[in-house]
Amino acid sequence: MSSFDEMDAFEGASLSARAMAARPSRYLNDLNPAQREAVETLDGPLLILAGAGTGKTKALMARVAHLITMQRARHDQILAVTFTNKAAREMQQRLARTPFEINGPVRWMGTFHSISAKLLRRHAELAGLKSNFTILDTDDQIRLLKQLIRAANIDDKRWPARQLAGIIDGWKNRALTPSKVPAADAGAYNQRGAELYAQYQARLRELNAVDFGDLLLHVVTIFQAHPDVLEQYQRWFKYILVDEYQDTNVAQYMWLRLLAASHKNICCVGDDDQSIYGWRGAEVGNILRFEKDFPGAHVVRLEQNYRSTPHILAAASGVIDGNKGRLGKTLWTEAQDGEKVRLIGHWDGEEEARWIGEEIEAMQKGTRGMRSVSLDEMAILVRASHQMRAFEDRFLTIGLPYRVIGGPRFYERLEIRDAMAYFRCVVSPDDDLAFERIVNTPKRGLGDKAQQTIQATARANGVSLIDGAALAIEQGLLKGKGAKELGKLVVDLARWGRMAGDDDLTHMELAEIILDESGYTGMWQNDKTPEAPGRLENLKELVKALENFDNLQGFLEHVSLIMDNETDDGGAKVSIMTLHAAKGLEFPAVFLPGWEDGLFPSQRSMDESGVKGLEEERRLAYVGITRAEEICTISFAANRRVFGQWQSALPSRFIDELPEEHVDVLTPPGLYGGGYGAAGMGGSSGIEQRAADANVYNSPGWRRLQERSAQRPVSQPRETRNTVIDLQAVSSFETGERVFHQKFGYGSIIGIEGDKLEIAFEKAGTKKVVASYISAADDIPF
DNA sequence: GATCTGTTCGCGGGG
DNA sequence: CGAACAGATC
Repeated sequence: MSSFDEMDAFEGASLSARAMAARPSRYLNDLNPAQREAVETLDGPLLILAGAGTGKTKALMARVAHLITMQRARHDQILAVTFTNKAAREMQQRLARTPFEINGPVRWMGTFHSISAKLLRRHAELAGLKSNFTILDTDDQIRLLKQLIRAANIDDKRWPARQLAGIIDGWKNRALTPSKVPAADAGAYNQRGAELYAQYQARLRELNAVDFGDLLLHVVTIFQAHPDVLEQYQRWFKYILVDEYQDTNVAQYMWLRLLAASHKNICCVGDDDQSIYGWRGAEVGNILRFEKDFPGAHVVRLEQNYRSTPHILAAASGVIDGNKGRLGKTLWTEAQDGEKVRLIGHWDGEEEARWIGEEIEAMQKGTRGMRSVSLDEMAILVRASHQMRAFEDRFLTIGLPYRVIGGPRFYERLEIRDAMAYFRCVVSPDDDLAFERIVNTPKRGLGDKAQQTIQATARANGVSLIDGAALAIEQGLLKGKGAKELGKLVVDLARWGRMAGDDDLTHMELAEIILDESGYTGMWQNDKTPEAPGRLENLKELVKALENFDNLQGFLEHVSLIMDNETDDGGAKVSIMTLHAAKGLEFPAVFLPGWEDGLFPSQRSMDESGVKGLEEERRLAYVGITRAEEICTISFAANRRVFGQWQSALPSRFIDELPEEHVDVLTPPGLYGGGYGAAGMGGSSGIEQRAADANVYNSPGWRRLQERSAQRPVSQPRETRNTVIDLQAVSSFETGERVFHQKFGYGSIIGIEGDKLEIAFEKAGTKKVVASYISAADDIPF
């Protein structure tokens, strides 16, 4: 195995003198006793139960340093697995900052998926694949399933492809290949789930492609079927570290057990209270079972919290106490005082966003009676990504800089996906899905009929679509302009493929050649729509992004596994993200909006998984609160737009679980029944009692609210208020005026219709936008 | 074969 | 309300 030669080359290398000279004390000194125990217990199975904010990553990094210093393993013999890319990146950065010379990169540090991809490329043939296989994303997966579903004569309206994808993912998470699907699951997807799963796997193999689940599944299957391969890795990875162990699913668990089976030098860090990925197959049981699976396992508890104030910690504990069957940890802190968790109710989601926007500005200015807080130190954590929109809209209006983490991603844009489909066709010619995507983009005069002919020819000859297309032309099945254009495309793809091996050509140049010669760039240049310039801009960015990679293939792999866009102009911004994405992060000030029953806890979660689902939602609440260092603000709205329709909701049941003595209710009692925050809120929520507490009137929040009320009377009906605002917005603009829009840039007004302005933007073309998004050009809100 | 228009359905989270 | 899709129309 040539891949192993590379590894073996390291076998003889000795540790550098510098690494040997490093003294452990440098990184052990500032650890507390529990952390130190976690670091110094090097051999055998170790479970670190690390509560939120207890210095888990710090301990893990010290452990890596210690393993290397004590010469138990070299930097590249340590396998460090995380769950998310963010966690992996964080570790890499922390390790780089560790005051310790590690003598080389910890190469095997990454997510389960990225490490699996690396392993699978080395042994692809054992899974019936070629090493240049494509990693399909969810979109591709659904499209492929849809094709199979239609071929099987199933009505994909009644039995959506998404549903089947979910079922198959579930099986893969449990490490079940098609032949191992249990009889109990036979009824899945109208009795035909297992059958379609088998077809899907066969089709993936034909396409030389894998989906995310396959990355894990294939590796586990290979390890099971080829003990010799497994043994090589067991010997190579002398020590295994696993972060967020509570989130591992069955497949990942098997993956780890196989690798750790011989030496059992496995160290898992986790917190059962932060298990929030049950929906994708994570088994809290894995962490609860650790001591059984690895007899003689050492367990260390990290319980001293260095992150949050006592009030925040107490509030989080109060909520999580509602869960049964916890391993149980008692977080404590030496920190004193601090502000209570703040709670406020709003009339609707827009009001909530407006209030949070104002709060953020106040905190930034330091008018909150404390130091001024930078935008970088604030975050808004939502349950579902669609909640982000209200904040984006509001922040665009008031010109508050924000960044969305894990939101609509660069690599999911149409033009980027198209461009990457071209690259995929060049790198792996069997990738039919990519070919389908680009065969008639730009338009080559190949409609449904022509594409069906290509499909049929390919299938009849058992070849890929590209080869099928070539055959169809040869056999004269296609005629005219379409045939000519298609012939050119096929020849070009092959030619670009050869150029990929050309050393005189960088892959950036190749990418540009592909996009230009295919006519893809030209297509957007000729496009008159206002989006076109932006898309060309994005394509340029794409090519620029290639610089960081050795070749197109490496880039494609990165994209399919990472998919996030880290371009940032460096200015301070408020972060907006989901609660799931926030795990592992911390912020001085955290806002937790949308605490309404049905939204959070999510109705769907409770319907699907009952008490288990509710407990997972509760852990999510716990994760949310414990992200906060100094100020945690929870809010809820009585009314919210769902699918364009107004719906009212009760405050979240989790709000009742917040211990009263650690909460500061900002909603003034006088407003109850006044139509401001009362509608739809149950009297049993406990809010009223708390609000009636006399000290509420003296709280900073209450005073602030009074001040605000003076500026804008809260008793005024909402409709009136809105009308006033809209009129102000409209009346302040005139035709011909030069204005600015956060997204579209500068432009001038060419028409006014009610609250909508028609504006000719200098860069983005003519658009109709709502007046509230616009500011006068000389009044840019920054 | 491309483009336009109307209809439907959905928004839980990530690799 | 918006995206995705299907069918109708050019």
